[in-house]
Amino acid sequence: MLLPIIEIYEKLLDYFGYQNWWPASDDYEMLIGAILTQNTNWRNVEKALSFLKKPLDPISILNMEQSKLAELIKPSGYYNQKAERIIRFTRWLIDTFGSIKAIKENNQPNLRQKLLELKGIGPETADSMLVYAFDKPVFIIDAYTRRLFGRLGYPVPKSYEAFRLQIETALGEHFMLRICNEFHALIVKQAKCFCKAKPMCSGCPLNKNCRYYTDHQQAN
DNA sequence: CTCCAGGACAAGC
DNA sequence: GCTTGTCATGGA
Repeated sequence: MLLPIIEIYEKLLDYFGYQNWWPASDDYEMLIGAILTQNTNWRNVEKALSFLKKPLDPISILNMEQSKLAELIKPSGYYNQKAERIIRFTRWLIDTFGSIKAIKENNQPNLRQKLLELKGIGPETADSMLVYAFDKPVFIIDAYTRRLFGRLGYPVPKSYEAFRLQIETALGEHFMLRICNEFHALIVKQAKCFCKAKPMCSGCPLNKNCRYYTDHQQAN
């Protein structure tokens, strides 16, 4: 009945292939992108990033006026709070660890908890950072994930943590960085290709597992 | 015109 | 605990 979670992953992978996320040229750009994409279309994030001087580096961001940064990232929306969040996060990163490299090499304990203590970094942003910049295994929950699993018939807890633990537990031996990394990217890819607004998405590799899929020829 | 997009937070209950 | 208002641009 319910498709085992790892089979969802396999079907998506077979159909779409490896996504090789995150779309950024280095770790710091990834971290900034994670904040910029909060409730925002990725196209707008790309536009915002294009106005920032690359390669992005923490020091030059910290040397910038917040109002100046806000102006540059305007296309991403919520630009005032995002500028504040980017600067606050970067300040914390440099003051606490010195560099991103230092975090990855020293295997910081409770990194997820520390990220969540920062104002402006919620569970999804923190988990994206952990998987795509800090190489820590976590199953990322987002709006697409909720919608997809809901349509596949799974219970979808409203609590982020409950949902995350449910999936991580169900993944069992498959719960590892590689899978977390690729799975989330595949879910986003699937959502962009098939699940815009309509429940019935012909061509989707998960179509026959979808609650809204009705095919009388196939029904037993 | 309305609605949504790879959320987070604070206030109110 | 859960629900609602707020933040904001750009494309469909």
